[in-house]
Amino acid sequence: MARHLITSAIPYINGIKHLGNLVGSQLPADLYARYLRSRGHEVLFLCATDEHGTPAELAAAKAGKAVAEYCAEMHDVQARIADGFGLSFDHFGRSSSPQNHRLTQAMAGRLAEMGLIREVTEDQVYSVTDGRFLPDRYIEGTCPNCGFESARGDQCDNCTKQLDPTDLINPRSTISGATDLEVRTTKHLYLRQSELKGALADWIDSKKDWPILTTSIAKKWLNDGDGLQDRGITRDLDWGIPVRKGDQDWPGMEGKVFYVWFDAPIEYIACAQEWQDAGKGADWKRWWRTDKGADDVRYTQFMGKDNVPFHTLSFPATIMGTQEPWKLVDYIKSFNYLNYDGGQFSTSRGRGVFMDQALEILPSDYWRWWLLSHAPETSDAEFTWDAFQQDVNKDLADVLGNFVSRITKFCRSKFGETIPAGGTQGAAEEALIAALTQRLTAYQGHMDGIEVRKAAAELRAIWVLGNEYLQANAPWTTIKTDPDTAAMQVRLGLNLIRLYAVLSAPFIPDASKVLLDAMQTDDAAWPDDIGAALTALPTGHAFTVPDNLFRKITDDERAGWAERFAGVRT
RNA sequence: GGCGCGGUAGCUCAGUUGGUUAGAGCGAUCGACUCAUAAUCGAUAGGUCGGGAGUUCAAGUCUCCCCCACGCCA
Repeated sequence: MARHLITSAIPYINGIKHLGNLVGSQLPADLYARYLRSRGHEVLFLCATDEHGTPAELAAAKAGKAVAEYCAEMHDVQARIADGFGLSFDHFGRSSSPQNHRLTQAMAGRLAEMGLIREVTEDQVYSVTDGRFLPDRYIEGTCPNCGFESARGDQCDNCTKQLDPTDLINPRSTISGATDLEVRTTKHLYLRQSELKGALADWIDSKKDWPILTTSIAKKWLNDGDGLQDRGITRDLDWGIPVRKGDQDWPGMEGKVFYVWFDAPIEYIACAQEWQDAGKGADWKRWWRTDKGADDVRYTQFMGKDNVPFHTLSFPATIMGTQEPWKLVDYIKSFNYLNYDGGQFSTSRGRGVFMDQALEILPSDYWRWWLLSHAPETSDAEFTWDAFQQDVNKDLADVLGNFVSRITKFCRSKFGETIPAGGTQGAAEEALIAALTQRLTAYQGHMDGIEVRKAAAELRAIWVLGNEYLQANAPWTTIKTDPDTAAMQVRLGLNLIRLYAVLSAPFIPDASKVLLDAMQTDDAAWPDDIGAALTALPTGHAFTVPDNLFRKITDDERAGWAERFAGVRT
């Protein structure tokens, strides 16, 4: 038994995430966490909401709420939806938690002690009306080069010329439209990542088994141009973690907060404190401090490819820079994007399916199965309603659901709702057990290696073995001449249902529970020995015939959903 | 424009350090079965592995050039 710390990239607070976000981090992380728990390992699976920064402030303003209130509400919304998808976080924290405030300030203070923070004075555009400094993308004006009227502060989208906000003619705030902008001098803290470039490069180079997507992105940022750049870790905002040096004031930094990308990954650690403080566990340092027992912890992070630079460089730089014994990540599993029907998911255009909508139209297992079995591991993947309908109907309803249906109903009609007695296993059963054993080994190998699609394919093949067995041995024929053998075949089939419930639980936990309930057992132990596992339900054990495990998606439904989620064309 | 991940059967994808007739699932066609959610099981068809050149006894797998799609950056 090993100890596994697992974190999913923390979703931003300003709205409900779409299926692409889900399959890019939270869902595969949950799959892995559930699998490892089933195998008997000790798991701490953490996720949180990422709550700071300008977008949160703007979203709150748009909703007419105070930021703190807005974030609290949205956190609850996201937590509820995550629960709906069966995401089995040990704790779903908040980057705005007091624990994260203290830890972020402590880390910044420590980095300053280590000489890794420098102060930089710079000019930034300030909006008097908005009462805030404006990041480049919140400034628009007329391009001095081509006359395009909606050029952004950093670049003209029309002629692609690179701009400074001060170049713009008639600059205005995109937040309020205000034109009373002025340039003000402000001071910020920079993390001297460039000092840590060598250590980071060595560390990345030592990770030979990481996905190529992960290391190639890290190396690009490490080596491109002038190499890894120092990064500003503070902002002139109200909402965020106040800049302090540990528990001391930071002279000259009054009224400023840490940049969201500095405090967000630190929440991975703070979240463990929240977990303990919420009474869900004890001794959080045992998971995070190598001097307090975390040496034998294997830490795996899950994220979309857009998050890779922060997890391979910025956050490790923070941790290494402290020279304190914090746990560094052991394995980063990164994902490409899921596209929606030939394009991108789009929040602003309402294009694609969002997590709350998905749960409105179908149970979570449908989504879990399809998304995981098509996880964008090697390249971007594509969601289409045709494929979704076809795959889900075939895999879940026809292959697995119908297997359960045919064997339970056959047993009920011939033997009643108890495991029938009689008969002995022979060559066919021996062959089935051998095939199952081989596939189980492959399945475990793929799950251990977090090869999500391959694991799904192997699990499906395990389901198919059940149908093959029934088809080849035809208890409905056997019973006419040899009722004892038919009883043995049915007994085996019913035990297969329990086995499938156990093996499938990481992918489709709800269906798995329905199956265990129907078999009237709570024996969900992962099988060491397939032959033994197929005798777990003994002769005479009562069961019930469950309702159809998965109903099929109809053509009308598919067509309706395709239209409903197509979004506004522009 | 620079960089990155890709471009393998109609569709979604596997293809280890280059090595026998390039694989799987779905879809299609045919057949078997009739316990079951018009389900299942089997068989068959289908690919000059984006294009070209090269290295090699041997290349989907290495090298170079080009094309296409997507993404990131400036």
